[in-house]
Amino acid sequence: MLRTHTCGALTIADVNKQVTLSGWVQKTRDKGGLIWIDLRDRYGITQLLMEEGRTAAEVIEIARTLGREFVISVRGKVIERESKNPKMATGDVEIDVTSIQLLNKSKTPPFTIEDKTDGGEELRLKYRYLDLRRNPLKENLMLRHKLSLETRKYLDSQMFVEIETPYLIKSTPEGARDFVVPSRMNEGQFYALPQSPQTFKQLLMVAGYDRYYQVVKCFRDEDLRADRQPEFTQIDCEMAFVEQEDILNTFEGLIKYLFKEVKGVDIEKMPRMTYDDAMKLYGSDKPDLRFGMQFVELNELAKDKGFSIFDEAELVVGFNASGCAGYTRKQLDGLTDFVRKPQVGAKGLVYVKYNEDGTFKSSVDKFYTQDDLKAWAEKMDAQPGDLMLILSGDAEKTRKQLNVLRLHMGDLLELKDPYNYNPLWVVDFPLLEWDEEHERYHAMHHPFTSPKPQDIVLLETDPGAVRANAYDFVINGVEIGGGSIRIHDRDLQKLMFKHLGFTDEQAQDQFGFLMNAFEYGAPPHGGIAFGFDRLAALFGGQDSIRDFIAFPKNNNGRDVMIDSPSVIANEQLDELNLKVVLPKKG
RNA sequence: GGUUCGGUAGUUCAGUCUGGUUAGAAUACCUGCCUGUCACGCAGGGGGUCGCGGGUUCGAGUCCCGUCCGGACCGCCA
Repeated sequence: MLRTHTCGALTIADVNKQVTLSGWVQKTRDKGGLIWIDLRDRYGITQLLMEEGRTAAEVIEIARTLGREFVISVRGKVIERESKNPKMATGDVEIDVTSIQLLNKSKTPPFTIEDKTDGGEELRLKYRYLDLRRNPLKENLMLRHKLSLETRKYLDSQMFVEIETPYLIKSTPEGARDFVVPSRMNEGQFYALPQSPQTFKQLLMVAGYDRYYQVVKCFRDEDLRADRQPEFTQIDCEMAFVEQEDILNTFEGLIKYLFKEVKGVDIEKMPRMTYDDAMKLYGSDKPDLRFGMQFVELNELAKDKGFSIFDEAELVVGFNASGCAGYTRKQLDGLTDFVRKPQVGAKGLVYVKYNEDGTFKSSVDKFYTQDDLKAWAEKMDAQPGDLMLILSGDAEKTRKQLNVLRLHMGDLLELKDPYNYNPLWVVDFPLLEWDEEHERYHAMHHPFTSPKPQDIVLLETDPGAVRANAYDFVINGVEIGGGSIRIHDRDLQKLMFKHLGFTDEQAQDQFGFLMNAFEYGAPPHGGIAFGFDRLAALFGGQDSIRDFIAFPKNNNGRDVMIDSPSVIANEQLDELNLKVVLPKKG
């Protein structure tokens, strides 16, 4: 037998038991006459003891040859420690070793297998199997496991059925770039990997499985980010015979359940905010509600006072950074440089300090009197000691820029406690979004999203103003989930495709299967999908999803451990009727 | 496609701005000593294509050009 107990199991109650433990050598401490070995497995660490004169000489001889990460099995008696370690779960006991069996040697790992490793990101990805031995990664994966288990429990209790949908499907031009897979049996043709099981889950609603879910891999061939991987996991859900309110309530239930079961946190508020309000108050469709600094528009107060930059701007908007009036020139210049970075794109930043003595000091003192600035302060609810930060220009761009500044201030003022959860629903998204590049509208969510019935008349006259029955679930500035009530009427779906610039033929060719299905008694339905990796990262208090995925890809979409993607043999290409032609360099 | 930061010992970094003796620190590794360690301690030791190529210079880790690789971000992500 290779083990009777795990390395995390033994306590003072086990003293005098004969046990066998197996695991990895975390560390040896050879004190001369006394040797300790920390033996590690998934469950914890147990200290092994060998003493010269008492322990058999051949056991000590083996012990002295062991290096980090050697795999051993030991037999011995559980004894109470002379010096206990209250920091360890097993710190009251140790194993008086009577025999050691070397199961496997190990090269010295390229980085330390400890909570705070000395290894860098790239190295840890290359030796991911070593990185996964570390506690932080192990805890992340255990958290992920717990989340998926509890998700399934909750959805099962609500009569949801998990049904698998295919991974080899059909490419469509809408949305993200598809990963494609050549078909050997169908010369010159390709499958696509799903960006989401969207149409399949809708077809399951038509089929009568009125509550479906799936914890499912999805694929998008787009550039990566800390929170974006080319393959990622969604909790994908769909319900029939529901209205938006039913869906929001059902999944508020899921989120609250997960926070309670997994984190022990009670989520009380889950406010709803319209997309318009989110954009006006936070400049973002995923506002971080952990802190205030809501936007205040100053057009009436700031215009027509001779400051041409504001006069010519479509929008003058700012927020109040409470308690920041003491910012130095250098700090304010830093903020100005920040908003002028190309990634933010503002031309400049106006600040108004509301000094403790009640006076104002601003970068636009030439144009505005103290009374003017006092009126701003009143509108922005600023108090002495506060700092007002103001941007101007094109309304949409300025709001986005101010959003970036607001989030930056949130960082600077340390207002982003990762364990303070502030969820909300953002509702009433626009149905369509103008695409500058292609000079046409495209679906903001996806082409199957239903418009609000009262807005359908606007489709012809003002498509951008049409609101959708679409919603996002946001926590702490992260979009965790999104969904919509779908179109279930063939004619309306056809109309949508028309407005998205599809010819009847294209619509039929790409989505005919769905519209045909709608002719056979499609029930009203809608759904939602949660980004499971992001949810796990959020629960783990981190911004990056990489360490919540066992084997993630790097910035360039490469798996540096298995070294993929890679070229394939000519025989393989021939079978697939493919020929690779690379563009010439330079 | 773009912006930006980085690449120096097994590893994480300092040194580069302001070119100049034998390129340092910590940690890891190796050897010896150590009977209550648990970030063990003490003594000693080995370890470098300063990413790569070119240029400037009497002299380049350091300055310039190019290139490759990695991180963050913008575009992109229905």
